[in-house]
Amino acid sequence: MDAERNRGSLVAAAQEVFAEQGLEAPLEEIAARAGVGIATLYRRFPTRSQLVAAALSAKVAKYAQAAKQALAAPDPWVGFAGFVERICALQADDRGLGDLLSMALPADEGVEQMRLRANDQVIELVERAKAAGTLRQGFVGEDLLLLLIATAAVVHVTGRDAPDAWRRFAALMLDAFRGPEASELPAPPTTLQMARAMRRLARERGCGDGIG
Amino acid sequence: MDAERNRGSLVAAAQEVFAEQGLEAPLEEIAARAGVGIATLYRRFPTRSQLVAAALSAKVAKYAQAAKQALAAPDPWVGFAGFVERICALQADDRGLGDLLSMALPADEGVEQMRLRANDQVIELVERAKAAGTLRQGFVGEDLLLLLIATAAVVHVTGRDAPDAWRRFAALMLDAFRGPEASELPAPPTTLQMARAMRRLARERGCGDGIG
DNA sequence: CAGGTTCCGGAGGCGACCCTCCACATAGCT
DNA sequence: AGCTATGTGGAGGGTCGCCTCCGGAACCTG
Repeated sequence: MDAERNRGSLVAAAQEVFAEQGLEAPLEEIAARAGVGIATLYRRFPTRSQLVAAALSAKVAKYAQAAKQALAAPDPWVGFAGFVERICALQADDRGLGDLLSMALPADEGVEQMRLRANDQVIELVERAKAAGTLRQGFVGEDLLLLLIATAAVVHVTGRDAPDAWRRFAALMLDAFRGPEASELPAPPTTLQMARAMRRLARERGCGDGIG
Repeated sequence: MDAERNRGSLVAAAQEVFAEQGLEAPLEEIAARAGVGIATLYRRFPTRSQLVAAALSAKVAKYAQAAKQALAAPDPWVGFAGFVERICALQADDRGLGDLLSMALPADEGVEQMRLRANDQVIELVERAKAAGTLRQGFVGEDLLLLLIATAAVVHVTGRDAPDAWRRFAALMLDAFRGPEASELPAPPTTLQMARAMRRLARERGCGDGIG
């Protein structure tokens, strides 16, 4: 019964390859690295999304857990800042996760729900820090998405040559988030707009089957 | 003598297409939009870099000019902030320029020199604002590169659905840059590291002939 | 060993993009 | 009109990644 073992190798290979190259890595490389024919990959995971889900659900779980853990911190700002730093770090050592969180993704329903559930906790985290006055009042959840998008890009560009550049970038962003406001901000994108952008990107990247 | 006219149409088409799709747009589309055969494009511009240079040198000049103009502002912070907002705006309405400035680029020597000369002025701008105390002391020129990279990504992802998201993002970054320091920052990437990252990316994107 | 089930791997068709090569047009010159 | 300069478009070969199809291996089960 190689079937199970093959599935396992495929997921392991996919984790490696996605982490190194992002979610658009050639599937043939994953199959090769798993020591398996391309057909087997397609049999086990008919769509790229499914493979992505299998390979990254653990990482997304870590993301969700980071939110939960941040809520447990007694100091709202410490919790928030720790969360920001943690998710940037997660993105930084897995380019696939970076793609997923910053929406250059083919998402799978299960994983997506996990992310949404985590989001509720993130919102709570944000509101708590705002109430404490340590997070600027104008802050909204979408700003975190902007951060994720930006960090993914910074990691992507500087990753190999300046592997710590993202730390500085994240620290800068954190200063920008810290209250009280230094200046008034333009309106944030709406949740709907971000959702639309997400769907569109997923569609553009080929790989038809998105969410719902 | 169609030669001249064709060259002109090609540059015009390239400006359009690069602005819409970024520097990796298919050359065949540019040729088609110019109403010209693909061979003509290759005859006029043997490498992608040359076409990019012809199409974007005007925009890069605007970038350089923005730096000069910012230096003319009496208030150092106003000059700096205006510059930041200006270059983000330039990136936002030309995805090709975004790619170029954030180094997902095949660069051409002439254009590159223009950018470097502009850079000197940018550094002066930065130093002046730091001396006035309105820009945080830890700021360095490379931080602006991080900003360009990040903004390009934000524009790319949110562009069509939330066309103003970059404004908020840029405003946030500006707050992060404003002095006095809110927190200590990790060390910035070195100029050399950024230069290396740039070369590597250019090479990766195929399109062999880079700078020198 | 025969017959059936399960799983496998790679060949190969497809489409996108790159770039080159070549047969043909045009235009100036004599 | 002939002859060369210059310029043109598009066919076509190469690469790469996607995905499907199919012949065959391995593994029961009797």
